[in-house]
Amino acid sequence: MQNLSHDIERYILDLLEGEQEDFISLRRKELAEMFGCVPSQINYVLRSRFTPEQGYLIESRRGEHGYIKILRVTCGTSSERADHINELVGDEISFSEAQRLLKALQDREFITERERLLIEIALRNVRGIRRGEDSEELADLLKNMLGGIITN
Amino acid sequence: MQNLSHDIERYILDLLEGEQEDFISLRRKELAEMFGCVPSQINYVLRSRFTPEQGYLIESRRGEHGYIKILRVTCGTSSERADHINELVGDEISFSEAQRLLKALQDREFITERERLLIEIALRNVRGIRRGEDSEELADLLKNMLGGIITN
DNA sequence: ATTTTCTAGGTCAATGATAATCAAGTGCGT
DNA sequence: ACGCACTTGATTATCATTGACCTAGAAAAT
Repeated sequence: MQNLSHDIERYILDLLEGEQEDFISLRRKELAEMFGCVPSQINYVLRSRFTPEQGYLIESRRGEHGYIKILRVTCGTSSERADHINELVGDEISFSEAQRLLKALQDREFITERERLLIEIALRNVRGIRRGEDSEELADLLKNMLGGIITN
Repeated sequence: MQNLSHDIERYILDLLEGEQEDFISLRRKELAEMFGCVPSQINYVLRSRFTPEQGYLIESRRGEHGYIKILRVTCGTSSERADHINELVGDEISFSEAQRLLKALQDREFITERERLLIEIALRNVRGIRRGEDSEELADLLKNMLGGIITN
């Protein structure tokens, strides 16, 4: 057992695996009780591990008969992917945001580990970037590099 | 006893030797306590002796149940190759020289086409470089990028 | 039909537990 | 004496957990 969030993540992933459909429905309260935690813990897991950039969409409903639906998003054509990536990067990005994005792309096998390393090194070598600060220059370089290999 | 960093390095290498897997997990705090040093000492050892150039990758997580994972990627004398490449690049290089070198590396299958593209894009994105002009900045970036992935 | 109540899920800020970074200090080998 | 590798600790960043408070939707009451 690593930690609660990890266990909940695994549980959800197992559910998704087991399904024919590429979505599952949960009840937040039940799941929280099952893991003996506070309900907002579930939101934390979803927010940190089932984001769009990691290939998931969340849909939910409150009130009686409330639910949380988790959909696994399949990847489209390469130009759609490029658009999606440009959107994810945006106009400005910080180094650590870029790092997270690259990790996610590697997890989804859009890029290899070596490619991720190359991009990280290139970003690190941009002059005059203060840590944690959003930068247009970083964003441009990142989009150029990703666009250069994902499109072809 | 040579020095602390050396001892910690040896300890980590021994752990890696002893494992079936080619990675180990550490807790920075514990290791620091074990060696009676400050935790950031561990980062120093990792930064100075377990770099990608030397055939290692580090992965970590903070907070409760935090950890540091060290993966071995090498299988051979990577430092020889790194030295060779640094020699090829030299202190200064022009964009077109770099391009020729990258082509050669791709032909010999040291890097893939995608990796070559990534590096070329990164080089092209360096500001204030005139085509054909030797540049220390280009050389540094190129060496950093190649050194980062030519490990096995 | 409208209002009230109840039952979900959502958000956010505080807290504690780690790890990362950075800048300054130390000391050894040449 | 100088440079470089090493050491240290203060500061910053990240991850996980919790709980108080907020909001949406459905059912019940009027």
